[in-house]
Parts: sequence; structure tokens; C-alpha cells
Amino acid sequence: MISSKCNCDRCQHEVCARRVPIFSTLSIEELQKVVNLIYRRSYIKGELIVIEGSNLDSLIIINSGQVKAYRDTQDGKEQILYVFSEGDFFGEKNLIINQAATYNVEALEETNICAIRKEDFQKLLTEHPSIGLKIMEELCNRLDRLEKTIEGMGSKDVEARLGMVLLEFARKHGKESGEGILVELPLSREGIASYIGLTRETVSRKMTLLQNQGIIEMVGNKKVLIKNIKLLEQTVQ
Amino acid sequence: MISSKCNCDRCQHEVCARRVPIFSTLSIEELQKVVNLIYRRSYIKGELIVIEGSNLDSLIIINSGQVKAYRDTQDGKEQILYVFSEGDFFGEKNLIINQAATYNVEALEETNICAIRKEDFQKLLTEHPSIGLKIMEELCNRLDRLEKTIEGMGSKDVEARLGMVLLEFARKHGKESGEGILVELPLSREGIASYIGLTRETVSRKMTLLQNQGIIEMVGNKKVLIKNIKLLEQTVQ
DNA sequence: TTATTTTTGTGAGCCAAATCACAGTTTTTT
DNA sequence: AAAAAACTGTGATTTGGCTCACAAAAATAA
Repeated sequence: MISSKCNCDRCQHEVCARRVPIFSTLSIEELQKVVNLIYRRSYIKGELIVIEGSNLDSLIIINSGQVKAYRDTQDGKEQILYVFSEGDFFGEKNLIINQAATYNVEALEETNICAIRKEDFQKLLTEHPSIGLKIMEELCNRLDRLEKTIEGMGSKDVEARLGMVLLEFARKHGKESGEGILVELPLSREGIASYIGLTRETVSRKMTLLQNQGIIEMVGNKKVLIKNIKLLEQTVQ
Repeated sequence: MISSKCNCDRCQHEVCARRVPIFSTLSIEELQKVVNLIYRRSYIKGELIVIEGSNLDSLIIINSGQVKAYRDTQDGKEQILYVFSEGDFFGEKNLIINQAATYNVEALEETNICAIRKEDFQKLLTEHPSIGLKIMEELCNRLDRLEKTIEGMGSKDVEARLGMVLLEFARKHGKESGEGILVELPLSREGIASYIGLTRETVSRKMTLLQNQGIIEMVGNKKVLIKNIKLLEQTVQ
């Protein structure tokens, strides 16, 4: 039997580099060079990939899986800042502004990463300015999201905030189904709460509300069916 | 009488480019080329430099003065996202991810800007990767600040948030004086409130509190004397 | 499968910040 | 300098989300 997927080390490497938006502008030959610089690693669910305060010496790119980036606040809670998945990168702050990690990164499921050492990455940057551009793009997008989050947090429209995350997850992991978009939530209620600065209880209550309005339907704890995305988008507006 | 400051057009240009961190790595010859691409403009207090939703076609760098970047929220309020001053730039989102402006930018005082057209800027970027690096640095710093803001907004420690802005303004505009650090506030109470997601009244009350604790002293409406910066930093922690 | 652990939903009461209201200041304009 | 406009401080009240508490459900382990 012939496997449709080659599992040799080399091919996986290549696939990995191809999947990553920041290398999307490179030619096949250039990509090959990048591939040679990459090393890989796997993490199981719950494993810490980066510890706040530590000195990371690589840019890390997610090949498959999902992670959360979070901080522990004074009052012992965790504040989730990002949920990264396939193709996303992190650790750039350590390389670009030479700063220790400002957040923990933890695998939310089995996760495979590609990493490039600082020196290699910096060399790449000067040799291929297009990579820098891609990174700037992504940084701009992150700024955009954080700006929106802050706007939402300022105006205390709590339901809009919840709607925003649901739509974000729907874009990333939503699957069209007959009755709407089925979304596998990467975070628990507690996680969602920490992501948008609320308590677990409030998230619960607001989700129930959205369900009663016929906008969503909860499927177990980890899935949500968005039945009326138009209405949800209006809520967020 | 000989003026210590040359006011000819050319010199001002040069000064402008020199002052800007993102060009700090360029040689004098390279700088000269950049200078030739720059055009300048002045705005009076209250004037809009960028309108949300419009298509900006230049990177704008502040030569002197101060501006606020803000959005109008659904409920008619304004959410201030950034206060930019000398050496800061904005409009990069329009150039890098080809997006319409996501916020208004308004001069808080008489403000002079330097601007570089999109095409010129993109050419610069590919010719001098170091400029890209500088921009990435700044984007990382902004992400950093927003991440901290979000953390502060999540954990509802309101006084810490106020302390953070005061310290931010102190770093930017603080002047050492006998009794402490005298800070000229770029924003009114209302502005500060909008910057940290509170109401004007709450900011007022908390400022009074800090004053009663002997940490700060308000000097008219637009200045604050930080009498005990150690204590203020502790409040923030 | 059953048992165990983790996660979730929901009521009751509390509390800090929002809102409303208005007088007193400060700043700007004329 | 006087008048107008903008901004600020502070009391009274309301409110929406937080906290606490516990039962129910779901996910995981045995």
C-alpha cells in the first residue's frame, strides 16, 4: 500500500516551511535553504513551550496543533493574550527587540513546531526582506486584534466581546454544516473568560443568552453551532 | 544676531530624518536620499491628520508636536489607542497590509509631520532591511504596551491602570524638579479616561486619591507633579 | 461500563465603577 | 480684564459583572 503522505524527515520539513505564511514569497530553492535551518519539536497537551521571563533563542512556528499565550497576573489568574495555530509564529520579540519572553506559551493539544535559531533568522531577514514584510504584516494584524479587544474592553459591551471571540474561532476552526457553522472551541469557558477579561460565570450566562436568542447552540462543552452568523455579526458590529 | 537653529527647508528636512528612530541606522549618504523623499506638513491643535476609513498613501512620522489616535465606538464615545509624539510614526498599516485607516489621528497641539509616499517607502524597505527591523522593533513595543493594557483591563485594578499612564507620560514628558517629576499631561481627564477605559469621574476620583496619599500633586488641570515615584511604581507593580 | 475528575450553569448578594446632576475651576476667547 | 466656553470635582443613585456556593453535566480515567 502506498501512503499518500510521505513521512520522511526531509519532506515533513519542507511541508512545514511551505505552510508558513512568512515564507510564502520564497522560491523553491530559497525554501530549501530555509528548510535546512529548521529544527522541529513536539509537545503534548498541557506542556509549556515557552516560560515567561525565559530567554528564547529561536523563532517558533506552529506546524500543527494549537497553543495559548498567557500571563499570570498579580491576583493569581491567567490572562490569555493569543491563541495561535497552524502557520502562526511567536518568539519574535525575543529576536527582534532582544527581550525575555513576556508570556507563557502552552500547548492546548498535541502540537508540532518548527524553530529557527536567532542567528539564522536574522540572516534570513537581511537576505530576504520579503520575510520581514510578512512578519510586519502579521504584527500589524495582531495590533489590529489587540486594538479591537481594547476597544471592546473599554466600552463595556460584554456580549459583543463574546461574539468577537466566537467569530474569531469560527473563522479559524469553523466547519460549514447544514444548520450553520460548527466550531470546535480551543478554549474552555474559563479560557474564553480569561481571553476576553471576564469571569467564567459571566461567559456561561452570556452564552446561554445567545443560545436563548437562537443565535448559537452549544454542542457539549467544546463545540458551538453558530446558527445565525448574521445576527452574531450584528451583535458585535 | 546669529540663530543657533537653521531654519532653511533643507536643514529642517535633515533634522527631521535624523530624529526618527527608524532611520537611525542609516549613513549620512543614505539619510540624504531619504530626506529627498520626504514631504512635510503642519497641523494646528484639533486638526485631523487621518480619518478612520480613509486610504492613507504615506507613512507619517511626527517631527514635533503630539497626536492622539482614536476610534469612535458604537456608543458615541471615543477610545484613545495611542498618544504619539516626536519620532513616532503611524500609517504603517495602510502601507504594509493595504488596509484603510482603522483610527482617526488628531493633533493635540501644533504638530509638524514628515511623510513618505507608499512607493518610496516600500522601495526603502527593500533597499535597507535595517529600516524594516526598526519598524518591527517599534511594532513589537506597541504590542507590548497593548498586551499590558489588556492585562490591566482584565484584572480590574483601576488604580494601577491610572498609575501606568502617569508613568508613561512621565517617561515621555517628565521634567525633573526639586520636589519630584513635573509632567505635562497630553490628555485631559476625559482623554485619560478614554485611554484606559474608564469614565472621567472615576479618573478624577482616583487622581484625588493619589493626591491624598501624597503620591502626586495636581498643578492646574494640565500638569501633575509626581512626588513619590517609588510609591507610584509600587501601585502599578 | 462505572467511577472519578473536571467543567459548567445558575441563584443570591455584594460592590466598584457607571451614570446622573450640578457647582466650582480653569482655560480660552473676545 | 471680562465674558464665554471648556473642563473638573464630588455627592447620590443605579447597575452589571464579580464572588460565593452548590448542583448538574460532561469529559476522562480506571
